[in-house]
Amino acid sequence: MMSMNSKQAFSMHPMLHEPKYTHLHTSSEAIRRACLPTPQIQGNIFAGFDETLLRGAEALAAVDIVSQKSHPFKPDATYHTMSSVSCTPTSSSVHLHHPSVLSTHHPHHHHHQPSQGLDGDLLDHLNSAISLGGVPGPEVGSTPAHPHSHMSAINHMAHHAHAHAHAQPMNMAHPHGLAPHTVISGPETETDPRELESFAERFKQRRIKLGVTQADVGAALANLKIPGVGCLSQSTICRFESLTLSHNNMVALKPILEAWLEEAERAQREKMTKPEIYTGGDKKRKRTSIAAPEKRSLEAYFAVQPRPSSKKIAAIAEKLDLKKNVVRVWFCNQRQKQKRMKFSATY
DNA sequence: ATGCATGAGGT
DNA sequence: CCTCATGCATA
Repeated sequence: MMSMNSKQAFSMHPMLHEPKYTHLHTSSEAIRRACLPTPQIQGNIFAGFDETLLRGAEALAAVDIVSQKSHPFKPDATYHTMSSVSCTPTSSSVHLHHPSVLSTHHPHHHHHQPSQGLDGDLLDHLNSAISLGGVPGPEVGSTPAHPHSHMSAINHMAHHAHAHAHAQPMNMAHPHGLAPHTVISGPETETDPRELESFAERFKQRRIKLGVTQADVGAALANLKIPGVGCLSQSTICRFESLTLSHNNMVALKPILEAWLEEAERAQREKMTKPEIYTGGDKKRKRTSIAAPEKRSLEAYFAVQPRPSSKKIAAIAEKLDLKKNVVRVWFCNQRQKQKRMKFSATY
């Protein structure tokens, strides 16, 4: 059985890597970054030059709007059903499919989605403007900023977990001063962004104290044998700690990681007592990298139309000489990013 | 720490 | 085709 304290993070891959993440970074930095309308690095440097670009983008948008045909909107609700699947901690193997637990419902029906109207000239125009060194103007059209969701599925689980069998103290602090009502431990409680933030920080701190890597935590989760919960990747643990997950995702993962932390600290205490129990993966996926210029263009398009139609995507893909699917996925990921936590506009 | 990708579940 | 939760590969 692998100990949770094993300093040995299973190295991702042989080439370049060091199996430890002993560094502590400032989460505040990450938070600031995420609050920027345009999360990209180079973004603001050229802020002064993007006017041209923006004008071009706006022109495109205008055309879009006129030629658009109204849409039924999408409520964007999801309630995945829990399904557990095993995972492969040893870096690879087949494409395992995993527990697609978590997920709920977003209350914000806030968008309207325009449609096509893509015109070669406009694309060209925009493109030229962009080429001048402009950068996507921040201002992402609509910032949904979902207030608070009223979870369902996983959330129930989460609540049962502590609301019902709250065997331990747990950390429920309300550092704020605006609790509308006297915490009735109702289903809508405990989704407070601030609580999540402080938990994430405490979690990280204690994890490091235990000398456990993010990857270790992810793998160790499987040992908890929590129904429907397998292991998680280093990425996910990292994102949890840096609050780079959706609000719902944070809420869903919190009780799980909390459980791990308890267990890990318990195990360590046990080890302190008994000083002598020690016990002592292949096809690489290729990650396409979108060059800076193309990325800038995509960002510009995104600012104008976050949800381009298939046709538009195809046109953009051709203009930028990228595969259509790459462009589609890029937009999907961009939308996800835009929705990630980090208390962007929640308050 | 993050960028691009996959897949499940929904429309 | 989308959204979401996640992960592999990488910078």
